[in-house]
Amino acid sequence: MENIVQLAKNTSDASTMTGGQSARKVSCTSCCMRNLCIAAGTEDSFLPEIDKLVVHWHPMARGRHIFREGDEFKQPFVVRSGAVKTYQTLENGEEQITGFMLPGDVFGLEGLAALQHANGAIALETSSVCAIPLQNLFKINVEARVAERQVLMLLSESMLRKDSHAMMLAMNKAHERISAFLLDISDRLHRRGLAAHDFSLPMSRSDIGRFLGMSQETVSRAFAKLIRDKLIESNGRNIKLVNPGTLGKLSGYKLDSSFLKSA
Amino acid sequence: MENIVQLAKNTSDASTMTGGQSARKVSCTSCCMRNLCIAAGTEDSFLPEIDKLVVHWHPMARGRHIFREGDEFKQPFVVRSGAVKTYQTLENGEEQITGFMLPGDVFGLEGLAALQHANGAIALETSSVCAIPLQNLFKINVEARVAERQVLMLLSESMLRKDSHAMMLAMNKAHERISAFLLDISDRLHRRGLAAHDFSLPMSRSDIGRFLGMSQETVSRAFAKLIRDKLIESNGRNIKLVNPGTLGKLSGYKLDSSFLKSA
DNA sequence: CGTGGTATTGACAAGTCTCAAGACGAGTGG
DNA sequence: CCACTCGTCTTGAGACTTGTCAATACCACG
Repeated sequence: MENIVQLAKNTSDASTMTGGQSARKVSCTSCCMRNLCIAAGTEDSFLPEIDKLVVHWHPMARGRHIFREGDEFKQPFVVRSGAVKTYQTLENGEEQITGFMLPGDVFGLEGLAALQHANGAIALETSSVCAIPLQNLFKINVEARVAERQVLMLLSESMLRKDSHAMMLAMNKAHERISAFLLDISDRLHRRGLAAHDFSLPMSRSDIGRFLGMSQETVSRAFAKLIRDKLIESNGRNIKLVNPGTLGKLSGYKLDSSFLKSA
Repeated sequence: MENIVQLAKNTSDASTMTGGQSARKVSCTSCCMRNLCIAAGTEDSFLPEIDKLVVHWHPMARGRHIFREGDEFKQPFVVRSGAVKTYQTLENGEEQITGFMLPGDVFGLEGLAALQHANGAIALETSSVCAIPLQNLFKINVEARVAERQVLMLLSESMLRKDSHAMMLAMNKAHERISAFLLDISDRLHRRGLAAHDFSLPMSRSDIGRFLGMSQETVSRAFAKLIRDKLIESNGRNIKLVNPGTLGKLSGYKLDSSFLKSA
């Protein structure tokens, strides 16, 4: 139980956060992510209350850290716009990417148990994130408990995502992993109402490689193969899924999306 | 919000569960896992209350399902004794193992978001598990909120474990993955006060292969190599870590254990 | 028009998968 | 007690895939 007590103490000053970003008020009411974020499920009339719980940060430039490995855990975050990668540094200095966060995705909650971030998080492009000081959720009554449960929901979804990641990693052929990866991105964009078959990847080939456990050259060759087989079209980071069906059969895996239809 | 409402409804009859197991009362007070489970952090005097929240199942035989993929989510579980594997079936019928659960580990929470289990769970050996009906945690006051937060903690730990799994999967050499795998098992046993350098694996080589994304033959060869290099001794599933230090350097990855010292 | 980061492509070495054959061990029934 | 069986584990050999090193192409930016 000390963990929780400590948590409340540590997060008592949400305005002085990692990196010293200052907070800026942007209304949840007008946020296009309001149905996917912590506010999901609450009535619109209550959104202003949620607004008080969430701290909207200034947009951050590509490459900026939101938090680093080992940083004290203060709160989780949600991506409002842009994209974020989370990673862990291996003892040999290599960077293993543990996740890519798109708008609506929550990250950083893995630090809750130890009150310390196991991952670092970096903006892949100019991004806006919202901080969710948990002590606010835990302190306030009634409706806040709704939000508290929403945290559970988000954690649960995160776990699905991580399972999905493991499934990709376990595939033995590079073009299968890439297929699954692209379909996963596509699903997530689709669920957020964005173009699902024609999009731009926010991360480098090297990032993808470190995410999928292979070299960037192999990533490149896998893309080349998918293009050759007319399953996708690609111009650098611009991707067009020409034949998602075959792509799905190729990856052979049912990604977690099937379990999140209603989300 | 509907999710939560529905959740409470669905879990209202904890005694009629998947597979029709009947519940049996075993006191949390005397459970050796009481400091690692849902009850962690609560004062001993309160354990009887926790007891009311948790449903202890009859021991289940090796191979029995605790729940299946697609099953309605009713509650998460904790392993009290034995071992459990979670898996997802791929579209080609193969079984990708997503986790091995040792005593004290929580599983099944990934089903919370969609109210449906994305994984199936099978006992690897004769095992006892406890069910944690969430509506109990969510309904009761005061101390139950402590337990509710403990669920968050456990989820957070689960996420660390999944990250750790991804790290293993991303390693490119078989003997590195196996090293990391053995160290992970070792750490988890250690944290539960069990022998950490001399233990018996509850799962088959084939299970390990499906967990680490490689064929069972390669698993076998990797074990052979570790034995040849005198890093471990092994007689089938009995494992002895002879040189954990070098094993750690070999895997090259800091596993999540470093973030859970206090757990 | 450079420049630095990123992406592609080639060639060879190294590691894994697959198919296949045995070895081992626990349990069964004669 | 032994032979048998089934599942598991090990080991071998060849085909295939990927990692690595290296060269080159591309692109956005100043």
